[in-house]
Amino acid sequence: MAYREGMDAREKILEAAAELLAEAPVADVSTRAVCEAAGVGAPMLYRLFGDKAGLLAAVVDRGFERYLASKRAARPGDDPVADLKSGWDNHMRFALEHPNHYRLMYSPELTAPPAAAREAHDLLHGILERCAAAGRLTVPPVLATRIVMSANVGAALSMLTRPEQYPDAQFSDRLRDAVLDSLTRPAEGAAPVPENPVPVAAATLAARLRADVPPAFTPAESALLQQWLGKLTES
Amino acid sequence: MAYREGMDAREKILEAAAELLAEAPVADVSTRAVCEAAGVGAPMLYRLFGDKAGLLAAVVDRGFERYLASKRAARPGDDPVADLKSGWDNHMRFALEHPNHYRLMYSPELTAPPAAAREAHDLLHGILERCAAAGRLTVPPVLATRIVMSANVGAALSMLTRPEQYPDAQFSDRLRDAVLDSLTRPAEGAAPVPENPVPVAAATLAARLRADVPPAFTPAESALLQQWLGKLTES
DNA sequence: CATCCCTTGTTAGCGACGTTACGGTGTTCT
DNA sequence: AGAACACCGTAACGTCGCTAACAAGGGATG
Repeated sequence: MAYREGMDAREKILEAAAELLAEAPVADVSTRAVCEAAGVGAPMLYRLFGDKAGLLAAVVDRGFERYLASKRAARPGDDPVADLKSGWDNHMRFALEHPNHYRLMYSPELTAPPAAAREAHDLLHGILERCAAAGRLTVPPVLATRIVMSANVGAALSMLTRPEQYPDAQFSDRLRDAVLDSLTRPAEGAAPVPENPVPVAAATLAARLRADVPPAFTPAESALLQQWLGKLTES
Repeated sequence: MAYREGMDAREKILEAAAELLAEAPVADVSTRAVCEAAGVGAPMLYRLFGDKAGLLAAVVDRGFERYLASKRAARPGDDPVADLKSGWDNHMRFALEHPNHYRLMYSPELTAPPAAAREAHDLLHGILERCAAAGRLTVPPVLATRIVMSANVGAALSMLTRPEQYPDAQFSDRLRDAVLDSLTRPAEGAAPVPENPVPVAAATLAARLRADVPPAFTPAESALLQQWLGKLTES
């Protein structure tokens, strides 16, 4: 840890805390461990951050700094609705890559909401303002911000806290499209795409077969049929 | 607290813990306070629940028991999509009325997900199965369950953890409608519901598959699928 | 150069927490 | 009656967040 000699105490502590947080199996970090890892006495930590909550808020803000910087740097494209979509995906990617940071951000251990949460909210609000200016939004931007943000956070937290119930991110894409399609209207001049009716018909038949199983099929046949219908539903 | 004399220790502890949790400003409860409030020694608690996480899981399950019982008792109406809508609203109402119970359910302090979460998931899955059986669903029920549940949890947690950013529940209604409208299709008023819907759905799917053959199937598989669909059509 | 003060760092400790070992008490079986 | 046993409360251990008290540097001021 000799490379830390150059930093000041604040940076050393933040670095050590972020490292411990990233490696911690359960998302909790003790101030004692942070002090030992940073080579700093306990009073130093409390003089700098005042509180354990203050330290955690600072470490969350620092972790989100890079994420928000890249998001801020992403210059708005000509289609703000596309920016919305990629913003959702970036949000999900960051949550999955930094699960402990992300869960800590929405944990009750943080008494005051960290500044990063506020800034992410405002960033999304900015994109939605541009959507509204382009005439693509069907609801006021502040309301749209709450709708999109809460759904996005819900999808991310669900994947992090119940990974066995949310094994893949497919549901996130569907939820994103459902929300964004409902809040936005297509650009003028775009031709509506006809939907492929095969998945709908397959899903309907599969559900009805599950509801009352046909007597003419063996269990193995039913299973294979369900499997095929599932494949058709996702096509 | 003389009225507690009749209960056994397990009930007394759960009652005291629930009371303390409901009154606690921050969603945390100490085992010592629970033991004192219940008039029980600490070893009793650990013999009954094994762990603090076990106690919290038990208290969460108990708190959700009434909620799930009322939800289970609500007999399914004739319109499963309406059940979906009221299920969302009940979810939000419960979260707002019991904020600490709800936040605890999705807190990292609970190592194992409580049984109540699983049951709520399954209950929603059941409603969505009935929607699919009625031909009202556009995606497979398990996927729809994940979409609806994650959005619902996200809306509830957002209101609880950031009340100043989500001052009213208007966004929840819009999010609910966006999600449900995207996942469901309107009932066909012209043809209410055919007597035996399986043959119709099977015939529809068979025709569509003949129109454009799915690329993911071998010719033999397509032939067997068509044969089965024919058998279902004649049933 | 001596003095003061302010920032930094160390030690030790307080109260509260989750958890458990140990010893006493009541009950039951022979 | 006496012994074996299941049960339960007291006290304790180790760790936590946090802080008081004090020692050591280091500029600015006289």
